[in-house]
Amino acid sequence: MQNDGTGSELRSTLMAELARALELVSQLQSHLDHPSAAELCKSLATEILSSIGKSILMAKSGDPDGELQAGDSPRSENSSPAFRDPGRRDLMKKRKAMHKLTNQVRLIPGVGGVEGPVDDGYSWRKYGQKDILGAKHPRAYYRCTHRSSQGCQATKQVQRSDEDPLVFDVTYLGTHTCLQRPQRAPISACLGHQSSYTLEMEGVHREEEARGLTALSFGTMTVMGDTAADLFSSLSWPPALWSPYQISSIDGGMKQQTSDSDIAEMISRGDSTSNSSLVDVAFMLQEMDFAQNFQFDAPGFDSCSFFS
DNA sequence: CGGATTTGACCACG
DNA sequence: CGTGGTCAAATCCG
Repeated sequence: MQNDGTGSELRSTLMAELARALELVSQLQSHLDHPSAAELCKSLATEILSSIGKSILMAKSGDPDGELQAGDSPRSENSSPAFRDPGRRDLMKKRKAMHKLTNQVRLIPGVGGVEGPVDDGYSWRKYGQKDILGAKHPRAYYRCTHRSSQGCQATKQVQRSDEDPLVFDVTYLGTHTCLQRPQRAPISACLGHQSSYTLEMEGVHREEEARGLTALSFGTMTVMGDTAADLFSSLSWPPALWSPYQISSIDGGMKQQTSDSDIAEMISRGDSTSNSSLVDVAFMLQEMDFAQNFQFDAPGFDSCSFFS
């Protein structure tokens, strides 16, 4: 499958990926308050690396998938019920290689009432529910609402904790490739935006001409390479924006065995010195210089428009 | 009536 | 063969 020439798909995908990176940064920031969250933050940093690396790949190759193998599904028609959907197996295989991000979300009662599962700003459609062995509550399966219309493969699983009814395990698989309308309250997106903005403001010792994403990412990277803990801890986290949810911890199950991890691994050789890897990413971003002709119309980017 | 949810069956995988 | 993930018909809901 080639690009459609317009590059709009690439663009939206790229913006979605970058929005995800911002979201991950905000999560990372929230976890830096916790004293024993070093490993979690490390995992988050790895995920952010991968996300940005994927974005770079997309921007360079012009491929919305980051990397596309020569493996088109052969559309063979088979009437056997087992092969009702020829692309299903490939899809699951692909899904297996997707990004996986597991959060533990605590629901704080009081504000906004106890609305069902976590509202993360995206629109999901439930497509299944399964009783899990050893778990008291069933696991719910959601997929992006725009799956059929835009082919968005994002998926999430929500499972209530065994004992504490206010704790949910939310596992995200894949990234949104759809152009989601910025829902009324994209809390997380807005928040991630603000946090990034704050970071960029804090790290002004870089070139402070804030021209688009490059400067933004640069600020983030610079901060990360420095004394991140001190800097993050000094930031006041607006708890009002997080109500009624608050991420309490993140299970470090984020392992991407996809091709985009090549970049991440290439960059982060010797992960004990993750700082240098971040610097490398910043360097790559500097070379990219793709901020000039970008408009931020991706989900989460215009709701808190500080680029306008 | 159209879209979302429910729910049992189906399927891949270990 | 058990378990987890998905499908899809039935059902619900605005």
